[in-house]
Amino acid sequence: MRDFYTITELTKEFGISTRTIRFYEDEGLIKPVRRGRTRLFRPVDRGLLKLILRGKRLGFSIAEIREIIEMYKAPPGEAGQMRLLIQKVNERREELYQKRRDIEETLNELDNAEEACLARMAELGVGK
Amino acid sequence: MRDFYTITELTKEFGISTRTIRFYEDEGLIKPVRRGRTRLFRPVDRGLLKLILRGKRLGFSIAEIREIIEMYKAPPGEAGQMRLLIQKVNERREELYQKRRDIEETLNELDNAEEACLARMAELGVGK
DNA sequence: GCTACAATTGACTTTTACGTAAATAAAATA
DNA sequence: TATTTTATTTACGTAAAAGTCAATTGTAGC
Repeated sequence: MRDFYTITELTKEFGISTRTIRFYEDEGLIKPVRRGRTRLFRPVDRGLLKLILRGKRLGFSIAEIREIIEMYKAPPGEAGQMRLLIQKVNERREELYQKRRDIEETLNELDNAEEACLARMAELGVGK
Repeated sequence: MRDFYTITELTKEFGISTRTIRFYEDEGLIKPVRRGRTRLFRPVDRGLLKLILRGKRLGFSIAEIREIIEMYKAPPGEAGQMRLLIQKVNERREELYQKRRDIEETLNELDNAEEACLARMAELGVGK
């Protein structure tokens, strides 16, 4: 695995702009190291970027994504905090279950829409 | 099934504001009928509202949700349009598959986070 | 017909998530 | 060394999706 990635390498890999990446840094989601002023992204930063974009695709806000990231790097802590963390994990899980149900329902509706389409095309006497 | 719902009934059922519902009407996503100036929401409007909120939870924009709605009520049309529609359906499906994968991955990470938590709690010598 | 209250409309504000542009510096290349 | 190229910082701009507020307008009950 490579030691460092440049910002442009990451923009190309993930199809986002430098502005976006710097914005995520401003938001404290990633903390690339510096050589002079230039940012150097470690594998861990790249991993976080992946996580952020996954979160975005799922419709999570920056604030929510920040919370998720905090969750992952939380342990070592005290027992009460751990319990709280586990509670948060469970809340996220419920959200994701909900989203998964939403997806299944939407997929079903898409199936129906497509069927209606195909039926209509058959009516119109279209071969294939 | 009831004939009509009032706007406040729907805000309560779905936990959204009247402003939001009117906003969706302005955006042309729902078209409640009127008695005087007062909006009366039919079951179909309520169904659309459900669909809209599901779309929102999945991170779709209003524009995308509008497209999805258009898709559902598209047929009767001409064959070329039908093909285009089917193509769109397939694109949506791919998006949803991607989201589903994203969810599975995130769920896995949550499992890991929870395990780490539990392990840490065991270390701390916490019973149950 | 008056009062109280719910609903509507329109204008303005806010928040989020970046885009865009200008100025500057550092690095790579000719 | 001159010239691109690449990156950074700072600052302002913007589109989407509502929230908020004020001024009206209906309307249900008495």
